[in-house]
Amino acid sequence: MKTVDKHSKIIVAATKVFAKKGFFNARISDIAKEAKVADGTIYLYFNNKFDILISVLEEEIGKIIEQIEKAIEQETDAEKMLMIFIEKHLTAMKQNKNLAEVIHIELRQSDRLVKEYRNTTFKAYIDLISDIIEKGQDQGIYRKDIMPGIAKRAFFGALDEVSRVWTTPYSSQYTLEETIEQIIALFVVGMCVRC
Amino acid sequence: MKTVDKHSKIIVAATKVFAKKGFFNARISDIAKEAKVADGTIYLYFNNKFDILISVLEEEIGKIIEQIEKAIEQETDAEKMLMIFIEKHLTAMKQNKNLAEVIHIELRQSDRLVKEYRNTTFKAYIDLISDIIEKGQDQGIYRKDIMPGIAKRAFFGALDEVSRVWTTPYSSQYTLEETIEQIIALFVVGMCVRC
Amino acid sequence: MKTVDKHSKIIVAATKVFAKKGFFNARISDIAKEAKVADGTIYLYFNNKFDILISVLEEEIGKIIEQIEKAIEQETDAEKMLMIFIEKHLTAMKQNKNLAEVIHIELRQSDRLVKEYRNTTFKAYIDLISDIIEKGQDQGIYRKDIMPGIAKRAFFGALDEVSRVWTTPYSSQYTLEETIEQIIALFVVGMCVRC
Amino acid sequence: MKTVDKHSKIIVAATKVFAKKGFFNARISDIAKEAKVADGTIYLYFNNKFDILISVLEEEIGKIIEQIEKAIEQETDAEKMLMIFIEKHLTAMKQNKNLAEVIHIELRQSDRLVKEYRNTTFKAYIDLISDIIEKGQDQGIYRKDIMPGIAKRAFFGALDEVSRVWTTPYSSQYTLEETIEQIIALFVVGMCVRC
DNA sequence: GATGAATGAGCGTTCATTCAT
DNA sequence: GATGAATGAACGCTCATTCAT
Repeated sequence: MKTVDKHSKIIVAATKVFAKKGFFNARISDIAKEAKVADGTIYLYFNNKFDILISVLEEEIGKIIEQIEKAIEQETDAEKMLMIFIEKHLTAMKQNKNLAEVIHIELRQSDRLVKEYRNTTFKAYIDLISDIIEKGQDQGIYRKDIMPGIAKRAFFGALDEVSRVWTTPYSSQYTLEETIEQIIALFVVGMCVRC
Repeated sequence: MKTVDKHSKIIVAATKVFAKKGFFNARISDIAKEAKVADGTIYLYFNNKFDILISVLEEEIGKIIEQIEKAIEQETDAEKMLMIFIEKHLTAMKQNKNLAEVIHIELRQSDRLVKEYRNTTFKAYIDLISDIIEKGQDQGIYRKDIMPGIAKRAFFGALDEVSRVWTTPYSSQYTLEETIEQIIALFVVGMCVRC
Repeated sequence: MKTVDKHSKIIVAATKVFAKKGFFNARISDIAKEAKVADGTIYLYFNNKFDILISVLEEEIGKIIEQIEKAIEQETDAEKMLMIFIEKHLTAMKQNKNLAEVIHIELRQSDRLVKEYRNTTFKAYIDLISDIIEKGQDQGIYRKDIMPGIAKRAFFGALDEVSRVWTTPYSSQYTLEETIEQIIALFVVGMCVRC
Repeated sequence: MKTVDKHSKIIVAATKVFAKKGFFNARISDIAKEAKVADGTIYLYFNNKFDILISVLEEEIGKIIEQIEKAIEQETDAEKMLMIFIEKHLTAMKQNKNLAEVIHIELRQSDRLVKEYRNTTFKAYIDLISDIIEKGQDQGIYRKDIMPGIAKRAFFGALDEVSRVWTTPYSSQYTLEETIEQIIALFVVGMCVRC
């Protein structure tokens, strides 16, 4: 339990520091101080600074992905699955603001390794969306002319940007419920009155 | 004209280098080499490295914003205004991939200055969307329960993420037209069959 | 016997590691791993890293010196004493290649402590040579114009460099016997045909 | 002339610092301070710390080698060639004590790169000795049973160790002339009275 | 005595910025 | 204005040493 403790203490500290300063402006000594360990201790648990970032993305986002996947699995109705996805994702982002910030900032890095990450673990997450949409189309719930490959991106981009408001101080703040409703309204029903 | 020339040469070079390597991994000497000027010359036109980034965002994005604003001004129908926005934004992103990449990556920086930028120049751009939606609601085209403050973010996030596909090698590629259509389908009409 | 065991296990391991990597590139953990003890255990037997090196030099070389001294003591003829020295030294170097390597490399360190060592224990060893030469001169065997103070150094330098060939891979290899003969030929008889 | 100046200023400074502290104990900032340049300036002229060492060996020893080769070329008598070698080598070592120290210490490093150096540039230098001996054997001056491959090493080892006395404080000091004479006496004539 | 996780001082190297030419 | 050699502060990472168990 001791080593597990330290590993996750560093992860949490790094998440906080990355969120505040961004990866490049974060110093190893900042993370060490935040985690209340020595600088060198960090290197007992991580290979290098970049490895910490990847670990934050892998482990912390991994938890959320896993949780959402589990919740969706127990549902068969595509409509409800999508609602669950929206709700779980936004709730997670609102609850763990540091992690949300790291996702906002670091998932965009042009770094090869981050890009690779986007192409593996994270891709699976976004593909959940297209899976749901396809299922909805099969169930006759969603329009057939919607292309799941584009829609999944639009969907994720919207969720991500919408949740940024919670990590930005001084922004006009909307409640979690309002935001969830609005996303549903927009994507599921559409804005058009007569359509 | 000579100095104007060098200023914009540096901006273009910086856009290219930032797009390729990201702000923090970009070296002043990389930009200087790309612009075919000496390292020191850059400091005749910009205060520091960060100033270059801000200038790229200000000037290059500024051009696009201006252009889109102009196109929208000449229209009164909110429906068409939104279509113009979608089309112009995606077209610009597809045409200037370097700039698109810089927006994807750098607009997320947690840096104070970038955040400030997001809160000023760029905010005006995104507010164009909420203005259009409000106008559409006044015109009875868009549903009244849509909250423009949230919708504008969802909208921009979707557009931004959707256009990322063009800067990512090996991604399944969609045409500009398909993408425009899909965004309209999603947001304006909604996915729901029966609603 | 247990502690003695561990002490010498560490000495042997350190000799091996120093030989392979050199003192500065050798890590305490390398030595610990080679000796199959914990890093901390080493500090129960040695004060610090440098102390290990000095101990290797003192103890391991000490054994050889002692052995050679003993062999020479039993002889009175200077000619034979010198032959014994040559033979014993080269044999020891050929047999314990790790130690030979450590002598080659570390005895040259500019470190104060190593220099001190060269000026004490090791000096006694080299002085054996000048003692023999002086005795030979008294016995009328060696020329009186040979200065033992310089000759002892030339002699040791030659032996040391000649034995390096055995620790260098891919070098043209000479047998122990050839090498002994050649050293005798060179120093004792000289190269000159007519002299 | 400016850049040449700085390059060689650093080489000279590094030679001094390496001689005093040894490669591993030498700090880049020590060299920079000694050369009166900024730390970073060193990296405009050398790739890394090790490159400085190799450059010292290459360039400084290179000068001596070149000089000795030139002096020997103009001679045909093997006897005289060997005397020239002895005299030039020892003179150079006595004159440039810092360099002599660096050779003593660093040429023994177990480092791959140093070993490589010993196997290329430096090997050519030592091979000069065996070339001379072979020529002497052809000229009927030197005994045929001397193996040049071993003798060259014994010879160099002797010269190197003998010259160390000049870089070691408190050692009994011999003059250059004495030392040269003794080396000749030992190797050329041999020690034996009756042989 | 033995362990090995933890420490933190220390250093090689980078690179934004300056300034003499 | 333009250059690019020079600067030196800053930081990631290593590893000898310690000490609680």
